[in-house]
Amino acid sequence: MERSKVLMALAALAHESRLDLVRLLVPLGEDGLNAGDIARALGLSASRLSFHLSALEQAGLIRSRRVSRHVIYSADLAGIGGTLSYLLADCCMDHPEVLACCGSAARAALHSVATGTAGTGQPHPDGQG
Amino acid sequence: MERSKVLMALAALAHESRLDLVRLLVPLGEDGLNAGDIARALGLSASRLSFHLSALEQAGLIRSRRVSRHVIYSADLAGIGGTLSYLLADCCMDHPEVLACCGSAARAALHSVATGTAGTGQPHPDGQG
DNA sequence: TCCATCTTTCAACTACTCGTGAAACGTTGA
DNA sequence: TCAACGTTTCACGAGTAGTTGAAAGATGGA
Repeated sequence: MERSKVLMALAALAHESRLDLVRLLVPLGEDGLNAGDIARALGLSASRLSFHLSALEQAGLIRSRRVSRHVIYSADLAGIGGTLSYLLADCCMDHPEVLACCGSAARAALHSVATGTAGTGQPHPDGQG
Repeated sequence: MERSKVLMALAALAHESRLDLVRLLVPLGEDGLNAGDIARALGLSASRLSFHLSALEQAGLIRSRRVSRHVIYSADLAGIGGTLSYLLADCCMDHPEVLACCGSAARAALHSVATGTAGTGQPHPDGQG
C-alpha cells in the first residue's frame, strides 16, 4: 500500500466520529448501512456525516453504493487491513514486541488464514478463543 | 488502551515526518537515538524535530531520557503495539478479513508468542496479556 | 408533474496544525 | 565564570480541518 494512502487513512482515523464510523461499519461487512441510519446511530448532522464519510472513502477505508434513494456505506476491509499491515510490517518491521501486543488478534488472524474463513463475510467464529 | 490515547496516537502518526521518525526508531529498540542525529537523519530543523518528538511522546509512541547533554529518544513499543491492538481488536473486532491482510505479521506475532522471543528488552507494561 | 425523502454541496466562521527563525534553557569542559 | 554545544520554547504567518445551517441535487411515489 502506498505511503500517501496510509497517511490519508491515519488522518481519517484520527477523529472520534470517524473512528466510531469504522467501528460501526466493520461488523456489518458488505451489508453496510445507509447514511441516514448512520447519522442517527452516531448522533451526527447529515452534512457533518457526509463530510466524514467522504474523508473515509477518499482514504480507502469505506465504500459506498447507491440503492434506490439511499446510499449504503460499508467498510473496505482490505483498505483497513492494508493500513494496519503497513504499520505492522513496513513501519514496525514486524517487531516482535509490537506484535506481541496484538497477540490475540494475531492468533485470530492465523486461525482465519489456516481455516480459510477470511473473506466469507461472516464475523469471526471464535475470536480469541 | 484509552480511546483518547489512540486518537492522539493516530493523529501523531498521520504525518510524514513523524511516521518516518517511528520507522527510524523502532528497529533501534531501547538504544534509540539522540535528537541531533535524528534531525540529521531525517533532514529536519531542530525546532521542527522537537515539535514532532513532543507530539509522539505525548501520544505515548516514543520515550525520552537525558544522557549528558543529549536527549535520547526510543520507540515505545508497548504504546505502538497497544494502538495497533486497539485498532485490530476493539475497532475491527478481530474481523478475519482485516486480520488476513496482516497475515505475515500475524504469523510473526504467533511465532514470537510461541517461542517467547517477544520482550527482548522488557515485557510490555500495559499490553493485553 | 408535484411533493416528500435522502444525501451532498456550499459559504462562512473558528480553531488548529505546520513551518521558520530567534531566543532561551540546560549541560559540559576550560 | 565563561564559552560552546544540544535541545526546547516562543512568536508569527500561512494553510488546512472542523462545524453549522441553508440550499441544491437525486430518487421514488402519487
